[in-house]
Amino acid sequence: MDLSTGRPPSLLGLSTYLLSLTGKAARAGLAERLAARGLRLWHMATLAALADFGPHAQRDLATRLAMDPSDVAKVVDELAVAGYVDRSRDPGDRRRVAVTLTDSGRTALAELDADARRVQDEILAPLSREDRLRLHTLLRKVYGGLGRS
Amino acid sequence: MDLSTGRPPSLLGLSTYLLSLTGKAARAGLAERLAARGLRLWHMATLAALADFGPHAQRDLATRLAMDPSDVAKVVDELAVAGYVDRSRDPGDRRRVAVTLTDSGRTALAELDADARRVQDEILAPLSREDRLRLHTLLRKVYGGLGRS
DNA sequence: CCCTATAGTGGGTCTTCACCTACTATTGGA
DNA sequence: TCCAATAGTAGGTGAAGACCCACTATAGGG
Repeated sequence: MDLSTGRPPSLLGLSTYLLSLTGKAARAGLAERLAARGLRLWHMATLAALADFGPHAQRDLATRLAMDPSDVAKVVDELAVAGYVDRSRDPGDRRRVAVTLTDSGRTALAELDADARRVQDEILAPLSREDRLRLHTLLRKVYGGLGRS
Repeated sequence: MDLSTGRPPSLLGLSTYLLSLTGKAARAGLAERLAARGLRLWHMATLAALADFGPHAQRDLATRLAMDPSDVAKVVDELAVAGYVDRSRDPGDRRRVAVTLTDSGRTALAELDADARRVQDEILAPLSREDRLRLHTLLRKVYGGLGRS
């Protein structure tokens, strides 16, 4: 039995299957770097949202990132323990908790971003610079269409 | 707070992140169709391997698909119950079990493949025919480089 | 014939993830 | 002032995936 030929060609002919495999590798690579700092993908997504859009109430973070409010609470709590975000009651509406990125959080995010780009360089190693741009453009288009069935 | 702007741009600038998101959507779409038939991705991968390369011993399936031998046993068992594969002792080496695709299995695989292409049409809806080909080519390259760090 | 290695199998474990529920504190309108 | 709705939180559930160990049956070399 010759196994050198590898995975079934009929699967590799499916773009969805390739997307699934490469996406898994991308996710795993990112997660690994984050895990080295005791974080997960949601932590980075949360920091990025705060950096890009400024302070959020947790509910707004949940809406923006499409995650469960109770999971947001946990993630924010861990980020607060790490000193990456500040939580403070909104004086105007004391139910709300305003989550703000700290300087330390901004620094951490920059490092995470550098990590992510290193992972990207590994995974996209077979592609030329132009190919990487092309892939990015295509993925953006695909991502843009994801919501609507 | 305006949330209409959606996900953090600093994340969407990462191809790895886009790959992770689109890959997840692809996987979820595939899994959903398979689940409607009581199957999972490994079942389809196994059927595809048998269709592409002919009968395998379970160990060889495990090697080819990079999965755990004991998980192969479970998947093959479920496929056998469904009538999609036959198991028979290899007379030359009675430790080995030769797994063969049945006609019914071949038919099922064809249907799964049609399902997969329908999912693909949904996910890649924003792309033109040429874009889809381009994406496929790029993903093939990326996939080809995955093994080596 | 014995001993080691291998194929298959049945049971787990561990982790991650998405989701859900119940509860408290607070708000703002009727 | 009372009540329904909302923000946050603690805790738990269930599915899925990857992995691992113990065991049986068989093979094949010495």
